[in-house]
Amino acid sequence: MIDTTSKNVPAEQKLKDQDELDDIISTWININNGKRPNINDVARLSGVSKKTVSRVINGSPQVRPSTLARINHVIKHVNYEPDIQARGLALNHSFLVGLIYNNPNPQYVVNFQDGVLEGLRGTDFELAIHHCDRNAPDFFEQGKRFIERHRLYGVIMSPSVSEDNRLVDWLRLTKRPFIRVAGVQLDAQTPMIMSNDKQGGIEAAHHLADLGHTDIAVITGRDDFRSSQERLDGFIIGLDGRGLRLKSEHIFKGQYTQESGFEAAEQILAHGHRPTAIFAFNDEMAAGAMRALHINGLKVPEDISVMGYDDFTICLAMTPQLTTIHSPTHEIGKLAATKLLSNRSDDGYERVSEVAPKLVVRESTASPKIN
Amino acid sequence: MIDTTSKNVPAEQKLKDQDELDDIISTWININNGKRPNINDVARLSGVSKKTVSRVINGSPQVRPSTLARINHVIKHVNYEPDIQARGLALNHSFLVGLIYNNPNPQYVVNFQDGVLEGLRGTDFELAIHHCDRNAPDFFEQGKRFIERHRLYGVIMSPSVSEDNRLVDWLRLTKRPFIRVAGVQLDAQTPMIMSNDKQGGIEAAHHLADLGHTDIAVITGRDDFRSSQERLDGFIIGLDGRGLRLKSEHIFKGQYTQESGFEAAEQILAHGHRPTAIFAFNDEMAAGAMRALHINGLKVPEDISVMGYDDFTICLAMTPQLTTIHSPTHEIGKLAATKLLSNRSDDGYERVSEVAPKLVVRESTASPKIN
DNA sequence: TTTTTTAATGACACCGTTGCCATTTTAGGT
DNA sequence: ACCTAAAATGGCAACGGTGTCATTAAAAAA
Repeated sequence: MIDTTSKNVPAEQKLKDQDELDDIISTWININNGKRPNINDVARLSGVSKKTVSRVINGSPQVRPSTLARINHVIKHVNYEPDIQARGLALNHSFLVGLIYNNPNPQYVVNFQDGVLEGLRGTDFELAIHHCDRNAPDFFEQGKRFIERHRLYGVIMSPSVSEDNRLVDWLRLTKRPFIRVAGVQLDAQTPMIMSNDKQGGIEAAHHLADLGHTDIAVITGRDDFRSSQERLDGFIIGLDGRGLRLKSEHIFKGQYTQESGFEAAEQILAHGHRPTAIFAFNDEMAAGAMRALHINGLKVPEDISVMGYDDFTICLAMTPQLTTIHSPTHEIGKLAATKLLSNRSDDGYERVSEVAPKLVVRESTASPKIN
Repeated sequence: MIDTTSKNVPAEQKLKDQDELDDIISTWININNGKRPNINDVARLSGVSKKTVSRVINGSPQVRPSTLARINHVIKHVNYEPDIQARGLALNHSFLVGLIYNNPNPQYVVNFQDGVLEGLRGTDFELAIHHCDRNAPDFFEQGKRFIERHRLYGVIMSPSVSEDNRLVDWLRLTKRPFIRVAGVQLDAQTPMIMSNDKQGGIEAAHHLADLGHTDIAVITGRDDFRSSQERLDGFIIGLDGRGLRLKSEHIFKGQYTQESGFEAAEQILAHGHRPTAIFAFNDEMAAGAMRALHINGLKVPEDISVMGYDDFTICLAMTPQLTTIHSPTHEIGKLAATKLLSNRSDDGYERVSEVAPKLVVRESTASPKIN
């Protein structure tokens, strides 16, 4: 008996075995024209049991280096990839990560998706998406169904879905990993990624105050998004830091849509005493507001400064281009995916990761004219 | 032996059996607290073999009505849903539809995704997405991997991925159903959905010609998107129908980005003789162009008319709001999904479905001033 | 060496479904 | 009532992996 695994085997013997293996492999490839190899094929070719191949696939340390090398050699040459469905069946979960979102802004959605996709790249996981309506009567049932039917491995939720406790409570029950993205810390127990909206509000306030504005109106977002309240709180805090305060009659309600921004701006103008700056809680509303100002013959930023929030491409389309708060959506998505999977090997990772919004100064803000 | 299936069984006997069945079911539910039932559970409770349950799940006609009713009753009450991974393993494909796209416009992407999602709703299928870069060296390998790894049931491709023959040829080889979406008929053999870009070009030409414009410039899209060429061809045909022609020096190259629209417009202005209208091949470029015109002191539509293509929300953000060609992206996505799955029961469906673009007149176009 | 301990490997059942083919039941025709 | 054809149902082996536990080979200790 020749022991191919021992260190004492002469080099040429090893080489011969290697050649032999290659022969067997190419014979197999010829016979099996085209058919995708499975774990049994690899096991047979490597001369081991399929369980050992399974160990290799899963990176088990319990495999002798020589065996490992041989199996990997076969895997590589027959181009074997484990069947993910079979794996999932045995493990009782799929290799699918679910993304649930209801954000109305396409650019947010795409940036976020792309971030998650990037975070998933190179893993065994694929992304399944679920665009839902949080106000639909069957919102919760639909979400559950989405997750349960394909036995999703884990779930990522963006605002405002992430703020819905029905889903989160249920997810916790099923013991699936999940990550929530939100503009505010929701609770300390469950993993989440926080894009600090309050901080963004503060930055906006500082920027406008530092330009010399004292009379500022805000256009808020939808009530059912926490982000709106947070940005408002931050803005007030930021003004406070500069010795200013936001008058309650200078708070106008928007819906995160252009149209609502337009209407809010009209109200602002109808309001008698005109502020010297407007902070809209997203870029879309800022665009709507700018249109209203334009129609009413006001120049931005000469007559009035405008700033938005998000930093989507629409900022560049406006004339003048919009000063805004950049929210790192892509980065957040990527982080969410990475974190969801790192969760897999469990243990002490940060519960709450925080990413910082950043001021981007463009053309739509300037110091107010001195009367 | 009491024959529960015969029609001759007295009504009360039937009722008793029904009650008995319900008893068995509720007992089972109590014992099995929480665990998701599988086909064996349903079979046992219904008093049939799992193969018969399988038939019911798959809508086989070979099941006696009384048996069918009993099994369905059990399925409903224990809330059974077949495991999709196990099904996939047995059928050698997953219940995942893949969407491959590279369109740079977020709104296009989201509208399209949402359409597909809607088309998939109520089916057993879920959507997996793959945002790729067609110019990446490993574009083809990545796409193949995306499809093969999870054994996707079928694939939907939007432009310009849909125009790439490497993927299509390979898909044909694997015998997977797939649908291509494109702005032009690619070939008559393979199923596709065509959003008639040429027709859109014609509509645009007619609109501008009918307003009285004779001197029109176009800003084209990216060379690697067929849509650009088609819209151009259509525009030329449309002008021809009104006895006009497009001068070659009035064709300016864009990249489907705002910035490129801006630059193209600057070139148009630098060009000496100024056209009275500009047709940009998408809304983004139209926005860029409008910005350039604005900066150069020109009024739209008084001094010059502008129109775009796509009809995304950006049209409403501009001042004046943009006249454009509406492309029914959502509808296309839905149709693609429906068609992909209808393909399942095979046979004589239309190879090529066509959807029509539609002119949407807003504020950015008007008759040229008479000098 | 021989024995003991530990590291590698293998055998086999199982995950939840469907395909194939055999078997049983029912309906239809004498 | 009996036979036959057709319809309904069942049994069992895939599908391609993983978990558990038993077994074997190598390393360490005696």
